[in-house]
Amino acid sequence: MATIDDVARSAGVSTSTVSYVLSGKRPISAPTRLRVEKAIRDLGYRPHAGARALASNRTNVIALMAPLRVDVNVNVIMQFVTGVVTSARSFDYDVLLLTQDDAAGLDRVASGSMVDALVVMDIEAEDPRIPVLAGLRQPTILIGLPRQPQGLSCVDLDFDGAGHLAVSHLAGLGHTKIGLIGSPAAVLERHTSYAERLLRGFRSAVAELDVDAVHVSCESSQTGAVEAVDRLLTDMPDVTAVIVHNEVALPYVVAALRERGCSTPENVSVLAVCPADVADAQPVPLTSIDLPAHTIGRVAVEMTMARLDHDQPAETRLLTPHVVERGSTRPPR
Amino acid sequence: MATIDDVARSAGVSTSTVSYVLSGKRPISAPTRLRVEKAIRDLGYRPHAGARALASNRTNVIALMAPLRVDVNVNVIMQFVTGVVTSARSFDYDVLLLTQDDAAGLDRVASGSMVDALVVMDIEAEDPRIPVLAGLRQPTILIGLPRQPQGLSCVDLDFDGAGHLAVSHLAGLGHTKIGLIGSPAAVLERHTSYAERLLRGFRSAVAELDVDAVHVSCESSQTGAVEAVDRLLTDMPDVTAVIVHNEVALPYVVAALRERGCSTPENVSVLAVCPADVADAQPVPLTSIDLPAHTIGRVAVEMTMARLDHDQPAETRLLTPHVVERGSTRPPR
DNA sequence: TTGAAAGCGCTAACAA
DNA sequence: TTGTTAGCGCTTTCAA
Repeated sequence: MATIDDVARSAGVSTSTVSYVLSGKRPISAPTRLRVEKAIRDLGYRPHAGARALASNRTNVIALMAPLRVDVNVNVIMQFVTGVVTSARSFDYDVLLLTQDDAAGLDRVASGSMVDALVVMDIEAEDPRIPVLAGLRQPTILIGLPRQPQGLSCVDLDFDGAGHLAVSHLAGLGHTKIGLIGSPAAVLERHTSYAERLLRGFRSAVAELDVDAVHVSCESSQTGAVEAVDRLLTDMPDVTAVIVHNEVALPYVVAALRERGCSTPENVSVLAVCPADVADAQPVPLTSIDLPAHTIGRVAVEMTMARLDHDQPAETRLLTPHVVERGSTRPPR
Repeated sequence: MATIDDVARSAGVSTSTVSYVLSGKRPISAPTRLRVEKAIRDLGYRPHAGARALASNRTNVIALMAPLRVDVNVNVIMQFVTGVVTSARSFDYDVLLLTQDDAAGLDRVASGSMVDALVVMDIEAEDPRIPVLAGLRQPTILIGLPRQPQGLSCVDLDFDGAGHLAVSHLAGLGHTKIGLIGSPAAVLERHTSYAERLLRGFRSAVAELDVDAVHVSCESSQTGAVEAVDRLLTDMPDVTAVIVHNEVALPYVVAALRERGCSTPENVSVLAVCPADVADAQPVPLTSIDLPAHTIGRVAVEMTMARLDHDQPAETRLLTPHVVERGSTRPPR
């Protein structure tokens, strides 16, 4: 392994000149730069990450804590993760992957100076990781919205607004009997931020617009979807519109509705809250409030970089939800 | 941030003693150890990862290159990734996540001494990354099997054997008209290791056991599944058993077969090649050759550690496939 | 059983 | 525009 001194010797300059050529932190004359760049190429030189981190207090690595449990919505998580990783790379950052069952890991990698910042997914209303994160010297960006952000940055879809928008879109079409097939009971019980907020927005719109509404939780499986549909139809046999906020169950919900005489969109309108590609790939394309997972991941990284490079203060960014029409919602018959 | 010198001062010992208490690389008297440990606790000391890497040439990080494209089988990938991450943690290692479209990343993180070893998924027969990996000073473990491992370690399910076993299991039940609904055409076209090997094992068993067989590729979507089933039934209207090696399409294949009068298992036996939980969660539980993704991830890390700690030579480990009976295969009527 | 001290390979302040 | 050099915080050899 060639070192910076080897490069300096080979180019006939000092080590600091090599360092500055690499970092661009001071002007270098063209001929010098060219000699150094040639030496770097010739020797196949790569800076030693550890040495760099030690001297500069920068690792160019961010930690990403993702819930890799298989029960949650793998597809959506993957989109967040790719959003974070590809965006991080565009800033010349790498990503260290932590999993949910490794909460101590956040402190470990931060205190051990392995990372410059942390991005944490799957935030709960009273998330126990938040006090830990608030005490770290590295900035943290939460994907989700806790009750008390405690000075941490947050980014997410405005799920409150999405719940509200979903109801008002359907009410605007004339629906007055609206069902919500939502997250699994366990997700709601641990007060997962997005699930709770969507439900809140749903309820507030229901109260405001004076429509009839029923909410049922739904396990992320075919069986769960069928059960949820049955519960919904029992509670509200004359339902004319259904909001589905459960990507895994989505196709099974639509199928179960159809089998019970509620074809979409003829008899029952369906409005999904899920990533665009999922809504689009259904047998019947579904009108949806798109969940821009990839974008959220990217924005999280951009906020990270803003805090690192311009020590911009923490902020909360909630992306505005939009209804994307794909033909699965229409006025009730 | 407390440093090792702060700890040493606070405990009244030298820095080397603190270092040795931490690493256990030389015996320390009980009283000294206790004083040091107390100082560490009191100061909340954490070794600086970069300094450690610089001095010891060890980062305790492995790189994991995973295909995070959404078109591939997200669920299976997730199981590999969790297997790798949780297993790595048990060896006190962290995981740096690289994505497929960042092939230069392997060289970058290895040459920059960011990682001690690399685990690479989604290997193709003539994978262009292999010469790069073979030239690195860090050991690499491939999940998959290239034509020429070039001295790299490999681990995977024995897909050749799985293809063979699938056919012989069905032939053993009396089937002589067997279909294979496999990977997407694109996956086969880029000679992805597992897809190609399963197909090879399938064909060799077909030749050997003298049964009639048809293979159709299958896109990973509902539409793709329906098309694949239609192609299969056109080519072989009297098919009595179907092997499905496409986890995403699996539920839609079974549904499409049923809609065409080929209910499982009454009229058509179905044998899946997929993770156990997927086979189990189908509306009709499916007999399968389980794809132990989590285990393969774990084994990959174990092989990594064996090479790092005992510089054991490279080897190829192919896990033996087994048929797990769940009732979806039976003799033809 | 412990300590002293020489690096590991870089960055950046200071100097020219 | 470039060079000199003092660290950054560890590990490990050598010495006691």
